Amino acid sequence: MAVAYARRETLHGAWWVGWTDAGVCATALPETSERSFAALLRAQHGDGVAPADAGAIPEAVDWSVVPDGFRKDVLRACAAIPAGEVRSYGELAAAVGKPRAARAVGTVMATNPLPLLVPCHRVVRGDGTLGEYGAGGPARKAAMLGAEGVALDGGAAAARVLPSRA
DNA sequence: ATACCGGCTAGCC
DNA sequence: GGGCTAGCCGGTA
Repeated sequence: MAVAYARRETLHGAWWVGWTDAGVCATALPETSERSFAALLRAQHGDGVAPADAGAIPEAVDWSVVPDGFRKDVLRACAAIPAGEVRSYGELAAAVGKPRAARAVGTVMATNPLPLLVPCHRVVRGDGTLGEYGAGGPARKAAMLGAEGVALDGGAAAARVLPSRA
């Protein structure tokens, strides 16, 4: 299947997006070189990788890039977090039916194949502190959340917007 | 099987 | 609040 890619202008910069007829299958940070992003797509789908018009980027995500199981469940649950809100690792764990798997959720976030599209930056610690961010570190996480309107109090998200604690 | 590692948490000082 | 510690769980070697 042919793979197309383009830079998409977003609130957080011009991220790379790769896709096929099945949907978006990869994303990468703005500072990623075109060369390495294309290489990633080739590794994932083989040859037939070519630049295309950003206007052709599909809405849908190609979830087939993630094998069924805990990982996919967590990623999909994360994808459902609206911009401007945050959830804790534990909440995400509970959302997929494994309330004690917060740690494992962190591992999934750390290996998110679709950063930005699967908004792993919206997942913070239970106490509101931001926690880590693989695709650019905590500073970038803070910047992204700030851009999305999440109130940040010092190094923490002031509100978790949903269930929350007192 | 088994051991170790990590974007975590809850409980205790 | 801060700094432990011991549990936790799914990957991966």
